[in-house]
Formats: sequence, structure tokens, C-alpha cells
Amino acid sequence: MKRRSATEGMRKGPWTPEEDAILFEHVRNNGARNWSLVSFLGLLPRTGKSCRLRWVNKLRPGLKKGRKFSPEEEQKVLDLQAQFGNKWATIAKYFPGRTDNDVKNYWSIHCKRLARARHDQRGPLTDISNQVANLETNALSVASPEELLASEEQEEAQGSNGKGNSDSGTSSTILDPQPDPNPILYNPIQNLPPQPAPFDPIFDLPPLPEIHYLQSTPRSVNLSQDQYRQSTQFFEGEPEVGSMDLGQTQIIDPNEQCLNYEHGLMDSGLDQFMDNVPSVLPPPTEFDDLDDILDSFEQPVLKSPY
DNA sequence: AATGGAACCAACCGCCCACGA
DNA sequence: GTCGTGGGCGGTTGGTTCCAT
Repeated sequence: MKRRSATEGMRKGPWTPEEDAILFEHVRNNGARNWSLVSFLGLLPRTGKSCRLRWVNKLRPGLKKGRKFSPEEEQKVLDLQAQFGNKWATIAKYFPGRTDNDVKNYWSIHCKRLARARHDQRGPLTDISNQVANLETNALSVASPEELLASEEQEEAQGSNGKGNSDSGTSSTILDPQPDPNPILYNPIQNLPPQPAPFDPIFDLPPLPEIHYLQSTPRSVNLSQDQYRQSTQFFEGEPEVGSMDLGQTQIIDPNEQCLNYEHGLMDSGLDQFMDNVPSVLPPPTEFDDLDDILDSFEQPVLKSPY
């Protein structure tokens, strides 16, 4: 008898804003855990894994959206990869707002560029290979592209399964050359500027000293019957009917990190809500931390006209 | 304007581990 | 001790966008 697959009947592919809103609501109610509950309760035809991934990579507050890696971040990725190997989750902890997927994707592109540069170096150097070579020598004092590639090739030759064992010492013959002309080769981290304490990419938020959140989103507005009906439909997961103007949530943050929270919230689907709701702005409210902002959203936002 | 390749991004898959029954 | 399950992680793939020709 054929066993029913856990993923049978589950939806795959891109997430819709409606699904995002439902998932966000689940996290608000249950926290970022019990992912299987989402499908178990019939909230979404998605596997728990899929839900978790969506939250971690796209919905959770604090994510940097659509920003390429800066040169500083690129260098840090290179240095940290040299130290930790392909421990992307570990490396991502040094990049508030970045996910392991971000770092992993960046690195895979980086490897492709290296491979192409190396291939090109066997023939005439092209502009791109020169650029990559310059990038590597400037940004990476850890190892030359050749050393990195040789290291990777040796790992492959040794039958490495690629599961993050580059810190197992097998690559030391490559990265452990002669008397070190460049100490960073052995301990790349020590030459980095002081790093913030790694934070939990799931729940912990990066340190945000002396931050004031000014919240001016209407907590209480008067709606027409039609507006109220539409708004509550959204809450129940119906197709989007408007957008909640979280853009009116003014968040002042000297480190700009709170702006990321704002974007994270907006991108989570709440921005597609209450677009046509009249704004009656109460005096700005100060919050001490992000949790207070999130809590404020759990309070009634709408006044029933009934 | 059309096209092909590179870059980028989102999401799935499979493996592994921790934990509770 | 074992088994099942949930969750975490790294690898991979497929789709989309960008850009040079």
C-alpha cells in the first residue's frame, strides 16, 4: 500500500501576498515555530518547511531587501568563508539583515566568477577576469583565486561531500603554506574590524542602542461599511483589497536598522491593506522596542461602523 | 529591437540532528 | 535504546532580470 507523502496536496512555487499575510499572522500568534501547524490547521497548503523558509528568508523583520552586497560585505563574506567554510548559517550571523540563502547565493556567484576568471587566465585575460582578479587580490587577503580554486579542487578530489567540512582541516595543505607572509591567512577574523556579537537570524534582533520608534499609524479610524467589510475580508485571507499604509509608521533609527524592520513588515503583506482607509493620525507614539510596535498591531486597528 | 549569456533571486530537496514519546 | 517528527542547514535548480552585442 502506497504511503501518503507528507507533501502530497501541498502547494509549491512562488508565494502570494495572501499566503504571506496568513503566515505572518501565524507567526504573530504562535511565534516562529510550529511550522507544521500551518498546514495541519489548514491555514495554508504548504509544508512546514516551506513556511519556515518563507519566514526566514523573506518575511521576518529586519531583512535587507534587494540590496547587493557592498564591497565591505563582500570582503567579510570572503574572510568568514575562509574561516568557517560553507557554514552559511554561521556566516550569516555576522550580517544582520542577511540570510544564509543570501550569503550562499552570493558565494555561488563568486565561485562562478572565480572559475571563469581562472579559465580565462589560461588564455588571454579579459576585462572581466582582470576585474575579478583585482577584486580578489584587493578584497581577499585570505587566499588568491588560484589557492581557493586549488583548495576546492582538492576537496573534490578527496571525495568531499561538500557539507561544510572545509573547516575539517583537509584544506590546510593548501591554505597552510610557507611561513606566513600574511597572518590573515590563518585567522582572517582577527584582522577584521570589531564585529557585533552574532545574533540569531531567526528571532534575535541586532543590537539597537538608544533607538526611538515614532509610530503614527492610525490605531483607530472610522470606516464606511464598505471599507470595513473589505478590510475584514483581508484579515480573513481573502484576496487583497487595499493596503495598510505602514509607510506612515515613522521609525527613527540612527543606525537605519529600524527602517529595515519597517520594510520587513511592509513586505510581509501588511502593506497591501487599508489603502483607501482614511487616515486620522493620532499623536505619534513612542515605543521602546520593536516588540511594542508589533504588539500595537495586535490591538484593534479598525472601528466597526456597525 | 532581438537575442544570448551572466547575474541574481526564490524556493525546493535531501540529509542531518535534537528531542520527546 | 529506538523510533518518529520537527526543524535547521547546505546544495541545487529553475525562473527572472539585466546587460552587452
